[in-house]
Amino acid sequence: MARQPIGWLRTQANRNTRQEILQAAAMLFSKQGYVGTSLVDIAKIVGIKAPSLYNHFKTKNEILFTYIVDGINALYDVCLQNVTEAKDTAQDKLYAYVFSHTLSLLESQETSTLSGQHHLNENFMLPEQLEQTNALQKKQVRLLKDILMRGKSDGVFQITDITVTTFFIMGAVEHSIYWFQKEARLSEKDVAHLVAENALALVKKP
Amino acid sequence: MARQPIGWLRTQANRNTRQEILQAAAMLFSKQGYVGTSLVDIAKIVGIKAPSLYNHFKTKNEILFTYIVDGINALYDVCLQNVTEAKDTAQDKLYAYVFSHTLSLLESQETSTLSGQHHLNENFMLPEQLEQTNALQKKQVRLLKDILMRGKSDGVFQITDITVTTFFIMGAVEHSIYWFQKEARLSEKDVAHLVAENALALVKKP
DNA sequence: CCTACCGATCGGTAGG
DNA sequence: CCTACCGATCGGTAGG
Repeated sequence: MARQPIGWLRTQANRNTRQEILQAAAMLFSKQGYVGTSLVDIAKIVGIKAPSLYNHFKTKNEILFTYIVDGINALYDVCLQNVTEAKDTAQDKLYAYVFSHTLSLLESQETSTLSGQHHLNENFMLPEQLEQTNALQKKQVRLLKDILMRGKSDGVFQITDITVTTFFIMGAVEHSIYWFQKEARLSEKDVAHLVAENALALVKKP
Repeated sequence: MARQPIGWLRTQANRNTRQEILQAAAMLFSKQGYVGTSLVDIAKIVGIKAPSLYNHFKTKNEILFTYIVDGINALYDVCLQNVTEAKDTAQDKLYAYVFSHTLSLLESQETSTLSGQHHLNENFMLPEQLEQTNALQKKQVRLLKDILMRGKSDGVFQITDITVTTFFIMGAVEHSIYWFQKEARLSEKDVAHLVAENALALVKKP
């Protein structure tokens, strides 16, 4: 290889490699799971040898944690922006939230984080890391819950138990990733739209 | 040990051990995932040594497959029975389905199959096994979908896209397992009831 | 960023 | 049902 055998410390190439590692890990973790993905697998995609990964991350665990935190944050940012930009009614905010959350999951299907894996990941994360990711997940749930509470107090939503309905909608959204590919009839946007419409129908006052 | 070193072939004890293995595997797989569970882990719970597992299963893969198929079948049987026994209206059938499905998941939380893991399991199952489990899952989806179709043609449900609404409800149900434990305020039956009420509200005609 | 290498653990086999 | 053991693979380290 023409790569420099010396002088690799603190070069600008490092930044690039770090991102490439995270990207490769994201794809493999979501496809094969954490334990099912070896450092050799990740390194191969990046085009380096496995031990070189330790120039960018202290442990395999650190790669997992970074991947998860990045994924949650990216999703939250998209949802928050769409909700903020939406018209100022509970219905529009709810549509914006569900639509953007669903669409984000479907479009980044190969690198998604939240869908189904958090449960398994719990076994490979340190207690301190778990606290952090749980806090981030709660922020995400809060975003949806606040919309539902506002709609209820505005008198436009009918909801018996806000917690249950929040998780009901959240579960439906996050599960969309599992069956989407099987229905070529509908595009990602079609599905996101229909899921959002279902969420609205669920809380609509008769 | 007082166990017979010889004469263990085809004794009645075998039947028992096989079930014990499946039970142990179910708990560990759902808690640690397939790759995260070693044969030593399973054997330890049963009270035997790892190589002895091969008297009951040809491979670790076969244990996984049996565990999954058993789980899906048990769930389906419960749901079908509850739906059949319910009053003969689409609303009652829908309530019966969602309530029994949710309750089954919450009550057998440690050994559940369908929730979130099928995606990961796909990587460790043979194509022929995948075909079989997919067929079983489709049967489960069909059970719910038929109720929705019937309600729509009876004119009591309002549904834009039956496929999307089917998976919307299915996703909400299967996700209940992830957040349930955090809400000690509600019992398993409380949650199952509220989830079923949400499903009804979703399809109710205004 | 590499090569060389380590201890630990895994699924599975042989043979009784 | 056991003990003894195998090849393969894993995450991670040493040293340059």
